[in-house]
Amino acid sequence: MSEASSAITEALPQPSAKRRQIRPKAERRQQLIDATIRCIAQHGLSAITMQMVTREAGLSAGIANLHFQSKNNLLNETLRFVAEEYHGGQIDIMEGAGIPDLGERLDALLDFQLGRGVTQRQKMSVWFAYYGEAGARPVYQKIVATTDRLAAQKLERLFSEIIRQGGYRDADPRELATGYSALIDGLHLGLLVTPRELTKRRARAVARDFLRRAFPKHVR
Amino acid sequence: MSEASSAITEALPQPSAKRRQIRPKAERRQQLIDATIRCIAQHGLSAITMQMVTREAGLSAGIANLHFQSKNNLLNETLRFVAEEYHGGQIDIMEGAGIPDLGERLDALLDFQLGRGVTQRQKMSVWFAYYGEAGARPVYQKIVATTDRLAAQKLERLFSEIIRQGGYRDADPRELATGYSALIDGLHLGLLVTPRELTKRRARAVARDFLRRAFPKHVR
DNA sequence: ACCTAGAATGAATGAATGTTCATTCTTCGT
DNA sequence: ACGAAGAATGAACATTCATTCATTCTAGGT
Repeated sequence: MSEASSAITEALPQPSAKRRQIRPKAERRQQLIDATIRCIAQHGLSAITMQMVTREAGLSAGIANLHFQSKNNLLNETLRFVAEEYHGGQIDIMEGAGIPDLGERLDALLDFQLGRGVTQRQKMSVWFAYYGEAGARPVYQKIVATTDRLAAQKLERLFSEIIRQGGYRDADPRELATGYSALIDGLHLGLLVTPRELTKRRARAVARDFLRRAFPKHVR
Repeated sequence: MSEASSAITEALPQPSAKRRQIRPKAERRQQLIDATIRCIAQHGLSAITMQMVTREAGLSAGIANLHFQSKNNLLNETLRFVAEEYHGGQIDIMEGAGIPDLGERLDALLDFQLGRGVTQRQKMSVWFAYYGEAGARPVYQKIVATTDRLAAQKLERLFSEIIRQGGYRDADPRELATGYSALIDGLHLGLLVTPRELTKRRARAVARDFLRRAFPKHVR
């Protein structure tokens, strides 16, 4: 009997047959963070529930608490992940990334920041969902500030190099870096909130225009 | 007995004595919207509760539902108010506002957008709290889109005038307007999330720099 | 083939929250 | 001075949600 039934369940792994799987801690954590990102993008940070997340991950109700202790902690770790991924990608490019020509490196940076892919929209949603709460939650500010500061420094350094190479007059690298970062953030916002008014194509043109006015010899 | 007790409560209006006040509907609605703004700024959109709002307004628990039917409706109306106030102020300036000189008008616009006052920070918080949720809530997108589009048109028109007056070459008013708007949004974000890194003073310098590069004859 | 550590489950729990509505109170027109 | 219209109150209710934990199950080591 028991042999037969176990043989059957093993022989007929139905499409929706959910067999309990045990996986390493790190993998589960990432799986839950990914599910959280999708849920935030779809439902917003204020509507998210633990059930949503665990359901989206295809796991049981209590598992997020098992791996992250609390909802707050899960949200914090998710923000940390997104922040590090986004800024990490930028930093790789700014540090060189096998692109010796500085003008081309700017292009690569721009492509990364306003790049294509549906995924990008998801990340954007998450990004600004947290930004929206940052005013009220110092924790979020702290998490972002760490990677943010590093990225800002790298950008300033890249701009410095370009200014030196191009011999640009009246160009303050710090000010330009602040402006460029803000511009990119603002364009992301526009893409997110009014996608009908602002296409990705136009956003890229606007950002390139900024760079062209600042570094005419490097950007065409 | 009843006479005596009523006489006492009337005779001793304690500091915290809350006598029921009846006010016109419109006034109560505004009072509640104001309280909502303060609450969002302080606690964030995802943590806000009806009790918080009514408490902040110094009123009873059920009153917000009485005047706004539901929490969702209250939040929608609050967004509408903030959006109209912000964009309305901009539009007034861009349309003229008794400033004939176009360069000075740009200055006034910039002052308004990155102006001083603690209040400003509250409004910013609210603004981005909603932006953060906009990806998941079409209602918010629609509310903002209406006033947003109008402001964008006005800005484009102002830039067109300036370009004609200054005879600037290679300047596309639409692109510049998109860029300037995005820059201002991005700077607001920076002020909100990393106030330590970006002062209001520097934000203003950055925005002015953008305008100077675009319209050197008008902005100093 | 068996055993055990610990990963995963999901029903149960208690706290928090939006909404309702019977009641109380204020104001204004007469 | 009085009465009615309706504004305001706040206790009660139903729901939703994060968190817990006793139990079940899996996989690797022996």
